[in-house]
Amino acid sequence: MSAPGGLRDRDVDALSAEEAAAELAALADEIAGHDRAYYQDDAPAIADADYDRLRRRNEAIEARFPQLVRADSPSRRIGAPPAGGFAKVVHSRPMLSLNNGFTDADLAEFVAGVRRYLKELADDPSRPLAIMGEPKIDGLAVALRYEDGRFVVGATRGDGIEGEDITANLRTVRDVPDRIDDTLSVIEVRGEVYMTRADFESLNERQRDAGAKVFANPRNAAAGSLRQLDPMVTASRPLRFFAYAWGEISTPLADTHHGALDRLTRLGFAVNPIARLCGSVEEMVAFYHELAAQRSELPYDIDGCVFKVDRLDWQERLGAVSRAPRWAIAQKFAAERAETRLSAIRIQVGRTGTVTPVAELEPVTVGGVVVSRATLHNEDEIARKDVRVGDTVIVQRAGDVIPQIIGIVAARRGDDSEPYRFPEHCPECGSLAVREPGEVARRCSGGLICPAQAVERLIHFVSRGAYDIEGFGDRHVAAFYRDGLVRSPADIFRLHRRVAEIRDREGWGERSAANLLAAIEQRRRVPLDRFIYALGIRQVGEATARLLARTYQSYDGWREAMIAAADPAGEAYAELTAIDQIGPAVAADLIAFFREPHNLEALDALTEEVTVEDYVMPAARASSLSGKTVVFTGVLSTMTRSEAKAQAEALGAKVAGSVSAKTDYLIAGADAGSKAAKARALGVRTLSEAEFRDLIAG
DNA sequence: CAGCCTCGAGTTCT
DNA sequence: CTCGAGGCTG
Repeated sequence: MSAPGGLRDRDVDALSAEEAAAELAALADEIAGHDRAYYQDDAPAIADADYDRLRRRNEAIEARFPQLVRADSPSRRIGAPPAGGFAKVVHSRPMLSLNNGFTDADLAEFVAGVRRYLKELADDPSRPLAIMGEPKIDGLAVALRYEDGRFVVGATRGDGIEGEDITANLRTVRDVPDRIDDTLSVIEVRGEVYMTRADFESLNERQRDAGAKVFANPRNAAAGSLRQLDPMVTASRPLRFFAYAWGEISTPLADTHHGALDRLTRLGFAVNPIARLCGSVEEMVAFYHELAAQRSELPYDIDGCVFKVDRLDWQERLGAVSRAPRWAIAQKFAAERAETRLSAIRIQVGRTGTVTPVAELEPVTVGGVVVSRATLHNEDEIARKDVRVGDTVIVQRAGDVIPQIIGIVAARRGDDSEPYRFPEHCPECGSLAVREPGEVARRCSGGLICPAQAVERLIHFVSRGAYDIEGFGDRHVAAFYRDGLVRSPADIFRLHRRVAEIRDREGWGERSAANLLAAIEQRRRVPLDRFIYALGIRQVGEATARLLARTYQSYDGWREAMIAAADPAGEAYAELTAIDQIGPAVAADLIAFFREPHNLEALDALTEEVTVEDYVMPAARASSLSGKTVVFTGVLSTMTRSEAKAQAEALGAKVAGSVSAKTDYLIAGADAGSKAAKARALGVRTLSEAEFRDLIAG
């Protein structure tokens, strides 16, 4: 990609229009090539400074010949390609996570819960409930989509909703068949990519010999290998795959989970042979302990076992609570522990002012990862465990991820040790850190004057669920705040007027500045729910923001309503607290936010710069129940109350507790009492259990 | 009023 | 991932 000779160095003022046009064409081509190398291949072909020079040359010529600016000019191109280099894939059905259990009692509770939920089991304790137990492989969950027998897309789990497209890499995994011999038009097979311990050892040996980085554990090695941008590298890594679940599917695989696994085996997938059907809690406990004992002899790492209700129709009825199915549990092995010295306690200030103590630890390896910090949660937690600076503490990684301090080694405490005194002032702004009665957290009362809170609020504003400005991470936000470039959300959208200041910053250049500004431009329009969430109002997270957006539809409508709600006797307040999930406490925080003049100013400044899109209802599955309010009463015979409620909600109904004029249907089981009478009085339509079942089936 | 469940806010390391 | 708080249900 060399420059057309001679032209490149000529003074811009000396160029003829023809020469300028030719050079602009060449520059567009060349810069696009470098962008490709940089973003898609992750292998920049030239130095940043040289790249910047090309872009500046392009701009200089365009400035002199504005009529020659090309449609494909680099100066016009906005929007950076996906950061890591992988495209995103939306899972056809969400990839759920699992609830965890640790003790035998947790297993018993899981089984009891399933029995309570399924009416026929609740009624008949002697009725068998088959549960499938399988080892929980310590690897990476992926989804493989096959269409007409051909492997078409493979993705990581990601956040469960959206993952990364790693199809090319997955094709190199030997246990992932390229074709399956079956009539299924669509099947998405889910399972775990892992590496055996032996393969991991020899890979590390090779890496060491090659002077490349060695991996901490097989899991990390598998993860690192799958995230390679070059599939050839992945191909050289000894990855394996076990299938254990499925997503979208055109025809059911079987009636039971174990039947489905057999079917997957026949389709050509590797299915873990160590699986067992258990008929009682005792058998489950036995299986779990056998696996634990066998653990070190298995060729691969496992971190527990997974138990699943075997009957698929029951699985479906059990459904999921938030992000975990009710029909499965991950029974984890006890986490590895380590001892280390607590060298200091650092106090952090959160976006809402919460001051959180964090333990600084002498680095120690726990479960293959070096840990140097752990949260101490709050004042009470420190007191309860009597943690002191200088203590030897026991650390484990909760769920094998977040380090936590289990306790102290009392015997190793020095005589001069003193109980920890929790600071009563914000370490950042010096304001009093107050603890409301009944609350555990201490909060910095500095509010708007506390710089730590301001930075955290900005970090929240640009974070993923909020404005989601790519390439504007915590460090940059803090630095921009410190240097006065960004003090409020509105400032972010005024940054384009300060390109020069950004470009000249340490570590920044033409390209990074342009990328940031492009990422910001992309977010000049956001939907109302994201906007509300981004403001960081206390107790208003993603779910509550969506609720508010759905209720008030437009930014202006919401703003007006929140100001009007300040009158607790008024209609606006009643409307706000009538929203399901919004009570007096959440309402109070919303009102307080809008009562603060500074917040209103900041809001107005921000909406000068950005457009807030009205909330658009997601297309709900059309059903006779969508948008209806239903009430249950009496005892249902074929399902439990919670199951019926979940089903109704899945079809878009709102389930209320008592009958009112707003109720559309009362579903009456046996022995219906006062609610049925009230429904008759109000003329609310009453459905029998059978009628309700027809409704949900149709 | 107690006991669930959901949500929010805080956190670690690669 | 975990804990605490708020809100709803019975």
